Amino acid sequence: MVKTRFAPSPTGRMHVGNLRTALYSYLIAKHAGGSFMLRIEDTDQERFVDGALELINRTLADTGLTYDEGPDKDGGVGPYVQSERCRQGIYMKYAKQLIDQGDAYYCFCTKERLEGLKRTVAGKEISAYDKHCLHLSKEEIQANLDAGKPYVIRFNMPTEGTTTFHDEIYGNITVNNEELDDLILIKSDGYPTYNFANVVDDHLMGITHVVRGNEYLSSTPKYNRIYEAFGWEIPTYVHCPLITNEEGQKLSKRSGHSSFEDLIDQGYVREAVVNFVALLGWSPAGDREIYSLPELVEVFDYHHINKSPAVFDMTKLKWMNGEYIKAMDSEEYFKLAEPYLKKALPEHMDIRKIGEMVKTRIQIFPDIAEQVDFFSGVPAYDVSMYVHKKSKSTLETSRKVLTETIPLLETAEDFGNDALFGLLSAYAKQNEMKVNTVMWPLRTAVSGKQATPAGATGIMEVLGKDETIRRLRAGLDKIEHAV
RNA sequence: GGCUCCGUGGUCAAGCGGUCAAGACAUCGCCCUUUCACGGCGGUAACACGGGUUCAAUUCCCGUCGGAGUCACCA
Repeated sequence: MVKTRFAPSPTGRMHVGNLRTALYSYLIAKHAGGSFMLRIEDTDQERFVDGALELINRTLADTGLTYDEGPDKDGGVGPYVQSERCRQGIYMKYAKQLIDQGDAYYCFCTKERLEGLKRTVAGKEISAYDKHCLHLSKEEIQANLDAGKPYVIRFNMPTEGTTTFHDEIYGNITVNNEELDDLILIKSDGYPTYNFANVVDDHLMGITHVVRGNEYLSSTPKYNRIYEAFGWEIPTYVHCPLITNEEGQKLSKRSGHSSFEDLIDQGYVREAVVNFVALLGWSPAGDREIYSLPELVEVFDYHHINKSPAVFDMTKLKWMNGEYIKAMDSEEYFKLAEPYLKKALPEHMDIRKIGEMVKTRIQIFPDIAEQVDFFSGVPAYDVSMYVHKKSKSTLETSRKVLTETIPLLETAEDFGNDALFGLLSAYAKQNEMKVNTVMWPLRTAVSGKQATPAGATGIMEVLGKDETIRRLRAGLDKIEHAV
């Protein structure tokens, strides 16, 4: 039985790297018919952000990544929040066991002493602990403890030999043990570090596949030493390739388009984001790219996860988002587009009809504003727009068309799109003009734009007779002033 | 800097010893069209470099170069 987990720390919005890790974790479990668990890693009280828990829940719900076990869904291995587990003394108990076995030790080193161990290389601060406290005698340790000196508990890493671990994506990775630092298991505030809590919890909670970002690759050998010290079975590791920004650097909270919520705020569709993120670092067998979550569950095979980092390409996300919008049924589409339409249009207009017009022309919802702005008022434009080669429009033909069609339209009974089109194409025929030549100046006068979400008559229908005539007259005026 | 990982078009990404090196986004052109878009068709564009191994390397090995990650009482 495959069991995976998503283990975020409640520090704010979920950035897309995390989202993808959660997604892969979910897909691996579900594809195998296994279970997916949520665990909250809040062992750093300083970084805790209010409301972050709710945010995690909402994001998971919005993306459809429903967990089988979690803080509010007991599966028998709880609690699922590390601070609660800490209060139960779980981590301290296991840390003490390691001390008893001789695999871990108390460290009383002061901040100042540790500072002294740091050095700067290539502009980066690095430090390695020197096992100073490993050599304290029993008496010294007891005296320090009795004196109430603050302490941390460190793991005693071997200094010779090598450690090899296996990753499903990257294969076998071997490091020299001298590279392994004596990492801290329990901090001086009594909380465990990620390094320790992770190992203990993954084991206690029966996690079979550890899915995480590849930034953990270099610390994985250390975790294996901890597993081994306990005699616990090492889980299957699946390290996902990094998602980077356009500069090729790891995506961080500060990248702008970084979090799922940011993307939703920017007008992206949830399903499109999930779909897009799934394809960043993994690809299905065929050429298809549009997959719903259930379809992803069906086809996902983690053995096809890529090794190399992937650039988060907003342009392609936009395209995919547009595909999702186009594929939406009218109701769903309107529900999502409505706020944007309302904001951009005068109240009396048929936002439903206008919404349908722009549906195939937008990639993200905020595009709507720019598409429909002319409905509320003709923007300033140059007369030269009445000259158009492809439609054989010149200032002269445009003038003629407007002059002659205005009276025609004024008497039109039916101002619907089809009727208008019939009327105007008949006019074109009579005058031996291309339909294009007639429509071009009309559309221009009525919209003032080179590109509109509908043809001349479609816009006229929405505008209504009065407004249409008003705009056509203004257009004609403009031409007459110019000639 | 040490260690680790990665290296196919601008981007995502197939490929897993023999291919004219897929496909998608972007870009360019054509068609369709009451403009634009949608849609359709087509074009430009890639195996980082150097050594091996092999009858044959994008594919396997080594090196070089380049990029990234990591080296916290953060996760």
